[in-house]
Amino acid sequence: MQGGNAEPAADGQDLVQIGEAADRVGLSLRTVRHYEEVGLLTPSARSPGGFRLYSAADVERLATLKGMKPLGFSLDQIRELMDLLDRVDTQTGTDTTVESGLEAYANLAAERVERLERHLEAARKLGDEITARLASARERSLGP
Amino acid sequence: MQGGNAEPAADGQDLVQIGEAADRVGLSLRTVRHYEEVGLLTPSARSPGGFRLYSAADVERLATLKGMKPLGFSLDQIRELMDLLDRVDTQTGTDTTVESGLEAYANLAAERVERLERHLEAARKLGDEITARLASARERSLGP
DNA sequence: TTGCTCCTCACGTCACGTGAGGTGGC
DNA sequence: TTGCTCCTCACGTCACGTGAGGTGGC
Repeated sequence: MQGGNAEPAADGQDLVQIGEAADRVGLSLRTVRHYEEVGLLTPSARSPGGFRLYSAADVERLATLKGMKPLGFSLDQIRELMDLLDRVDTQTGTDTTVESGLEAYANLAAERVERLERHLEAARKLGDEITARLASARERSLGP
Repeated sequence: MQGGNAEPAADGQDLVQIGEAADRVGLSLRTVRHYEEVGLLTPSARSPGGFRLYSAADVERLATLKGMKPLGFSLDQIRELMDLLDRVDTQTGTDTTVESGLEAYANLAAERVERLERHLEAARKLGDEITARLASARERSLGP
């Protein structure tokens, strides 16, 4: 059987191999490894044989990373944004650098949302036009 | 003066250089040249010195190409789609190959529209979350 | 002659995809 | 031993970006 992917460790942490992790969030193995290459997410552990082992928190972070892709940020930007979010949550007092950084990203996100809205409208029109041109060709071939 | 970019030719065609063409549709020079490299649009003419010259129809086609980008098709797909659209309009009688091809692209476009809708929603949520996390950090630093 | 636009290579970049060749561990 | 999952290179791909070095044409 191969259902034993999850490794209930002595400390109660459930660790999964890369395949399980990638499956759960819907990313390719290559993408998950690439995220590690560029410093977005290093798995919490490795097996004695060198297999990457992901904790539940790791998997959750992967899902967050995947969720950020629609914004169209570069991986560098995503790394910086995740970093700012981590820091703003554990912040004691006021960190102006973090806060103004986050504000900048909030504005960027708003711009991306507007761009997505325009793209969506453009895509709808194009879909409609394809259908329309197809329909009018069919009408023509049927005669008036 | 440099306003003499447009070249009113003897046959009444207005031809513009690549800079004008790119400016009007909002593409980079490199992109316009790249579209030529991959066979999406070859300019109608060249000046004696080798400068690319675009007709009004060329510029219009460039605009159409740009408008297709939000759909997320590959340039190969865009080329095929443009080809099918050209053929369906000049079609005499019924061309099943063209029509079923266009139907396939209409379906693909519909899928892309749905994906864009999901992306838009995800992007909105993320924008909101950034703002929320920032706001709650600011509240915390002000005290209860 | 100056200044701007354009030309053709050709290498770089970003986010991965895709094998090649090999090993882990049930 | 078989079978599946995983490993590390490392080159390929797509849609351009970005110089380098040179020329056109007002």
